[in-house]
Amino acid sequence: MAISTSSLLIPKPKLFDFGEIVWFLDRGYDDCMHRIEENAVVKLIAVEEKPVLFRVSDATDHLTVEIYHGDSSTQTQEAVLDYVTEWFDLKLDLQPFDSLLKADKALAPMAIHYQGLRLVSIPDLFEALAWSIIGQQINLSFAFRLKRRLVETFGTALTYEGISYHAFPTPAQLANVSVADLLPYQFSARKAEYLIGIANLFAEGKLSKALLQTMSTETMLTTLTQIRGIGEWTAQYALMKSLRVPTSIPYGDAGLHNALKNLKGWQEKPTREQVNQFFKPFASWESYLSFYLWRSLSQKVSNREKG
DNA sequence: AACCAGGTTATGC
DNA sequence: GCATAACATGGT
Repeated sequence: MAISTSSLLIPKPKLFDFGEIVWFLDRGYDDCMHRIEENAVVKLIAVEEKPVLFRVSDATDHLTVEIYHGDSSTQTQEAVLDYVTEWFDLKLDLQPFDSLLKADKALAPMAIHYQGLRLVSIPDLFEALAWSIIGQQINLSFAFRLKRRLVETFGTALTYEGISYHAFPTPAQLANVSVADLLPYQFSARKAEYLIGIANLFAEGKLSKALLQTMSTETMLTTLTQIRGIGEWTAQYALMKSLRVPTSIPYGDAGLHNALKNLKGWQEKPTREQVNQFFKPFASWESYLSFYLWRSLSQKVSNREKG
């Protein structure tokens, strides 16, 4: 029987479309970090090291958040509300970006097709870094498969109404894993080294989101790229997807190159200078533009089969 | 069957 | 400093 699941409301900002966000979270990939339902998403996170399962669904002028599992303290409720607010970037005024898109003939369709799409983030910095390392150099379907194996093997699981949910492994859960432990899951030895090394940095308190948030964007980048396994692309990804730096461009990203080739009709992948030129009118909105360019690589299919 | 995937490091000139 | 190989495997 459904016991008093607390139901919380978050007002929706202007230029916000939950359907676009749900669609992005799904995108035809098999992401084990959440479960997509009809215009709703269910997710397991850790709050103070305890698993909390919640569901976000759409309503006319607000989002409804129900906590399925976890204590009913206001502290937990606020942690979940904060998580959702950051996850979907609910506090941002998207109007300037919308205007910039509409002012560009080639990009204006994005402002219509993706209107209200927010930059969906990965609030947990360790998860963002680990995920981007997993995704280095391999195609996304394989990356999602590797992530699922890692999460299902080492992360915290919770079953609710017969469905299993998984939280991303914490640094502590990965810090003592060995490279050999990850090889059977088809991680390359090097990728396993990177991942375990970064888990240890977090576990030892040498790296944290709070620490990076005290730094300038420039210092964030140099700090991150000094870490083995984190090159420029991974650092920019973390800035964009977790640290919410607005000016991040994932230089060297294959998807970014392809999106620009599609958009501009270029045959060759753009140079760094061409990328900079393209982004120039979008100063302080580079992260959003990058995210929208990635979005443009996935096409909506009209008759999406739904179980 | 090559060649590219939401790259990075190690090595050699 | 810049080019190249190696990495693991899937998709096209």
